Amino acid sequence: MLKYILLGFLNYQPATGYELKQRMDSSTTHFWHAKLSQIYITLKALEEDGSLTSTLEAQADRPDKRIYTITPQGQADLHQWLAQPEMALSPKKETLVLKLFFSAQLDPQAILTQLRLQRELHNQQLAYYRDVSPQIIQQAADDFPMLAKDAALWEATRRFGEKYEALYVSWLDETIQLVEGQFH
Amino acid sequence: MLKYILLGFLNYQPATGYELKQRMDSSTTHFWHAKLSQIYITLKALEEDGSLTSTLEAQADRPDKRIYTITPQGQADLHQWLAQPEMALSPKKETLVLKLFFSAQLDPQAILTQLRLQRELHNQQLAYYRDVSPQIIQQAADDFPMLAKDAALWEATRRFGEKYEALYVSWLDETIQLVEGQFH
DNA sequence: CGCACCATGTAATGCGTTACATGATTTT
DNA sequence: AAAATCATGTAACGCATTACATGGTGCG
Repeated sequence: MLKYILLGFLNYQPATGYELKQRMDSSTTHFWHAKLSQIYITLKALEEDGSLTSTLEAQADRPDKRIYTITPQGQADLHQWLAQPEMALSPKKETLVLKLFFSAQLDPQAILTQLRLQRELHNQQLAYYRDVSPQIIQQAADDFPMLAKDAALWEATRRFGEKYEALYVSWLDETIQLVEGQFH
Repeated sequence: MLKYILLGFLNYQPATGYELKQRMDSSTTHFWHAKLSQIYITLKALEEDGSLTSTLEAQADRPDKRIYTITPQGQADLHQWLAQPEMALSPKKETLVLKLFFSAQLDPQAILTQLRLQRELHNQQLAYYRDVSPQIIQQAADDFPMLAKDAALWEATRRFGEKYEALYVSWLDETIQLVEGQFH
């Protein structure tokens, strides 16, 4: 899957692994993330099977850069993946919900500590989607007017994140009340 | 993580790998899932490090069963994990949202096919949380009155699922409208 | 003086999936 | 007659994480 994210970004313009990581961190990271080491490995594999080419650019002060460019084959791969409908739900892995499921014998105070901490984290994430993400998207749309359609879709993914975090916070509030109620 | 789910279920009562898979499929599967093969591997590892013990039970008609029982050490491991607060957000991996992010150059009809199919899937899942899950939880609570507190937490995780799927469907509706609007 | 940033990679390990292998009983 | 259920496991592969390894520049 990481494969297609890299192709997706490189379909806009050539970039290094390091830059790709930065772009991911400021956009897709909330619905798909990766470590730098894995990015380098995947880029190498993509070059081997002909989806990318790379050139080394020497730099005076800084370490050399390896700049990757998408090939027509890479573009075809990307397009094929994008057009192929997802036939299943994305499997979820939600650690907090899982823990709660098995927490009946845990001290209610310990459960509440869990829930309140996560409430704080999700609230921060919600603020990020509300206050930071829109600026990033707006900036890109302003800088590159030809990306208007792209920006509209990025905005749709941002709204997904915002709704999701708002839901999470409201569910935590309701669940905190439930557990608090078990004292009385 | 699978490790703790198995310990969590075995903390109620001994069971075979096959039974654990069934329990997972009728409860945690929507926020944590696993394949049978991986369950067998993990059970073996848990026995090796002393969290579980197992006995082989011969059966006349059916294949032999290996029944796992949690040890005090396993209970301690489980408790320690449950009590340890989650300091980070669970990383999300949402393929559909990811695809949408990169779909600007895709034929709008292809995007809509994606979105409508997923709407159908999430709507089914929503119906499951509304109509099927409550019965499973109610059944367990009726059969074992001492699990009242457990059932209250299971119900909380069910509500999370229901809210999540409702959100997903409503986001898809709004996103379908957005993409449809791009024709005019 | 230490930390963050730039920039790339390898090695070891862990976790998960898919495919393979077996085989009787029960349901459709 | 075919498919599902019961029941366990191994082997190969893929993907991801963590730790290791290097080293210069710029900022506080």
